[in-house]
Amino acid sequence: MSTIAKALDLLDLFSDSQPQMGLSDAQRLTGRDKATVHRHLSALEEAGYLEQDAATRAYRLGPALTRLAGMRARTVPEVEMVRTVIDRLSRAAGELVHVSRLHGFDLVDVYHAEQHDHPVRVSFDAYGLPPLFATSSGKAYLAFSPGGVLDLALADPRTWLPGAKAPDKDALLAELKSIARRGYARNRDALRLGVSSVAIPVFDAAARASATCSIAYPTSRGGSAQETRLARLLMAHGRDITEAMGGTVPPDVQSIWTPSRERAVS
Amino acid sequence: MSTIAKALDLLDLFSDSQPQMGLSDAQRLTGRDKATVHRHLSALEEAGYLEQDAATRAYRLGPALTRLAGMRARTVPEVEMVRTVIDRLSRAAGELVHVSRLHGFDLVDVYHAEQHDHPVRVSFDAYGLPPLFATSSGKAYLAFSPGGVLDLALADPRTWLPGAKAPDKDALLAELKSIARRGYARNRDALRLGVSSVAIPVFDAAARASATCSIAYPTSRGGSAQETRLARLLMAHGRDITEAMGGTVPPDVQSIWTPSRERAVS
DNA sequence: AGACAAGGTTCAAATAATGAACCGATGGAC
DNA sequence: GTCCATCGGTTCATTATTTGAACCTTGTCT
Repeated sequence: MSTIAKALDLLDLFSDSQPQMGLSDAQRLTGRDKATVHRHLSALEEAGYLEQDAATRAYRLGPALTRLAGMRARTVPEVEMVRTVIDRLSRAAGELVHVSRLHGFDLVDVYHAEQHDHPVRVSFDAYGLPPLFATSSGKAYLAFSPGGVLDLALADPRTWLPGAKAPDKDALLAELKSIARRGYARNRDALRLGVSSVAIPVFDAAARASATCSIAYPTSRGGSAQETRLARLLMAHGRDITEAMGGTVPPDVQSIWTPSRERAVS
Repeated sequence: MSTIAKALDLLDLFSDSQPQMGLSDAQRLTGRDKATVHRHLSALEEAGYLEQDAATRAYRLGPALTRLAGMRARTVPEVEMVRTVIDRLSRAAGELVHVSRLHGFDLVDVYHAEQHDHPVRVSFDAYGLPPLFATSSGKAYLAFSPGGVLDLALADPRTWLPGAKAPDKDALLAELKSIARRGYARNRDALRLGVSSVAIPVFDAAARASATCSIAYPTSRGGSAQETRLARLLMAHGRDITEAMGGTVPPDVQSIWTPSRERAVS
């Protein structure tokens, strides 16, 4: 394992539940030598990826991340395209909105936007990315992909939650089918207790599902009315999101997302 | 120079004007060996700090930055974020530095630091804060805000000093224009006798002025040479302050603050 | 005072980073 | 079509950087 990877791993130790830690904490979490961890932390701090509280000597994520993330949002075409529409959606929903792209069967974050209005908000954790079958995003993706993709996904053990038993294919097929009919996928308290979500697929230029967009909200704040509201909002933005990423929504999906009104132009 | 530092240096090569680059570009910019640069780029990509365009093989900033910056914004209090940079600025200036956020037309203290460091958090001033038009901060804010904001501010009597007559709009417009051109606002003995100040705006993520940073100094200690020195110092830190608060400096303002040198390498 | 854990440092030993040379692919120029 | 330049990427012996056990120093709890 390269020194670089080891150092960058340290940044992944930080999470919403543990936003700062001392040298000893980091040492325990990694199992590496204290001196090593210390030099890595120092190097990261030197470069601004961490900063150290002057009083407690604890480390926390540093300002360089803000700077670079801003640059990425401004300059990476894909992000720049999606950003506007996601920010708008997030504002309308008042919840955390997340766009992820599929790399193999991993969901990697493209952009996310959050509203700080609500006292209770959903925070997503940085600890690895959740397995495909544990997320509404994953199901939304599968529901709008050709059948073969599901088989491939089932064959890969990393797509289910560790410890869980292999998903039942028939039950899954039924669920995916209903998602495809409904136009969106949902999860209630599936991945983390208290967190629900709705998700839709994002299509590429060849009209294949290649990414997803989801809204996460605290279950406490959401009855089925809330789910319906957010899902409607999400589907109403579906076309904009796909097109912002340079893709095309297949006509049949589009007709689910905007049922009655013919091709409303914003 | 540590391997980690070398790798992280690569991320700093990316800029708004050059948001993506190939291996050779990075190799030239760093002067390091191609193999070395390649391994570093790969390591960064592996960890999500860079991503590679599938078609052009060019590298650009990756999604991990978005993820971590979001976490930082959620977990690190605003005050903590500005603290480091303000403390540094205060030390360099040797004077009182003040960061205030705008709530409506009230300036609310976020953090301030004095030279002989006893950093004190002030969340709210019981006496109310000085009116907008009486402070260099207020003028800095208005000078970098859209025209409509000035009209709103003029319509609100609480923005001028009690007892004073309503400000003359034309004179004010001229002053704001010259502030926008100069890059900073100034006050000499305006609010309290013997106290002068210089101020710049702080921008939010949408590049709108949303807060201010000012340096106050005794008029007795300051000729125009002192004003120039402090203003330069202030503008040189402008970008850091804005980014520490999670914002972005508009390019035109940035070019006033750091006129000639682009991409200075320390 | 004593014991313990915290952050941080040292220096010989060992491992991981390095770079010159090499490979295959792409894309003009002629 | 051939030649040449440039690109991204890889190899492997050499080298230099990272590593970690032991050691400081400071602060806190008993």
